[in-house]
Amino acid sequence: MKKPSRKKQIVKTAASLFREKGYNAVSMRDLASELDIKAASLYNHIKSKQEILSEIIFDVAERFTSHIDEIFPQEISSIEKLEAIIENHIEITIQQTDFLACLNNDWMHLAEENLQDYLKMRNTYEEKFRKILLDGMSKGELENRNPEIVIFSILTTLRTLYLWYSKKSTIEVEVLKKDLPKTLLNGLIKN
Amino acid sequence: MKKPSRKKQIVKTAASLFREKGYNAVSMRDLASELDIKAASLYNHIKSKQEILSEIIFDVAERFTSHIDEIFPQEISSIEKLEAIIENHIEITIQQTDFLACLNNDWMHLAEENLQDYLKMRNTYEEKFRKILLDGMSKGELENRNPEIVIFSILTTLRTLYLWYSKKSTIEVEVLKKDLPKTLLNGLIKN
DNA sequence: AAGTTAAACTAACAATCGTTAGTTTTGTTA
DNA sequence: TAACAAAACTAACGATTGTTAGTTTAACTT
Repeated sequence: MKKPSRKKQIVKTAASLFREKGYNAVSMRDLASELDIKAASLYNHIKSKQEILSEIIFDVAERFTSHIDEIFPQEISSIEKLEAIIENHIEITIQQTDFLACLNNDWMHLAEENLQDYLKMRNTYEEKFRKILLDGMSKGELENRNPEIVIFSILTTLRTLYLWYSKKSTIEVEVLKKDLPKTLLNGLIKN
Repeated sequence: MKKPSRKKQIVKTAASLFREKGYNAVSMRDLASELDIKAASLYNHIKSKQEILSEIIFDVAERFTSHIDEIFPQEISSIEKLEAIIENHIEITIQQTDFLACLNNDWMHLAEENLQDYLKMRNTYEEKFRKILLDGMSKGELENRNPEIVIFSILTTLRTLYLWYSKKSTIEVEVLKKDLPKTLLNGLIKN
């Protein structure tokens, strides 16, 4: 396994700090100090603070996008598609917790062009999710509830999964993968 | 109806800006400019930027706390308790959208003592919510799922309801009040 | 060992930050 | 109208911000 480039180390460390304190509360001196170098030295590797943020966010965003692009056209039930999407969110949550937290909390600090690109990706993702859900409802696989409320409820849980996961990493991943789809899709009240 | 004090105007305006950009991205000059005064003039009404943040957050936090304190000991089913809690979240979301957004996004920027107080309130709230849920499971009113996952899933949806609500304020509140409890409690998949 | 490149350093910049001190304006009450 | 209080103002402070320029050190390559 190759050791990560200095730039990737910087981005990863930044993600951890951004996650803890928020983008604007982390100074370049804070970040440098965490890496035991001086702030000016960072600029041998990165162009700006903004570049660090966009590296973090688009890394995760592109992973979500490419996964739903793969699942979307497959000939499986909409329930199976939703399960695959939920599992993907869990995977990313586990593997890129800090990056995901940054995407959730700091996307609005992307500069103009980056911000527009991100919002476009997010809208496209939600649109595909919506189509899968509506398809399931029209085929009778899913209950006919207000789709916007269901979309919101599921996506917001998945997006903020990292909050819960980082608190209870002791629980086995397998329990999460098994119970979360049930909770989100099968519901709670008996009868 | 009495006109709100200048301090309340300041806090309300701050909440709106904090919500949009985040606490650290809003300067006292930004806030003053929004009120058509100079930054120094703010200090005739408030003690510090930190005080503004704590006013916002504790206003909402105390509302959540006092509601669950009222519901908790009542002799109704746990499902009815959960429904009452969900409805309270919806009410606060509608009435104090910006304040709630600040609580969600900027609580970690509370200074030391304020931060500790807030975290204590949040833990107490979650603990009562957990007890209601476990009570419902042990009495057979609710399915026996992993309680931590269920708690997380419901609370995170309720906490971030403002994200969805502010996008679609056209939909009637009554639809939300009817459909959200169903979605969160009754589940999705048919049969 | 010499040459080259990558990555650290020091020093400093212009801008902005939250906040204070002291003063002037505005609005109300006696 | 005089007195007073509330709320605005100007000016400035020390600290911190992201970033640049120029220089030195460290690590490979030949």
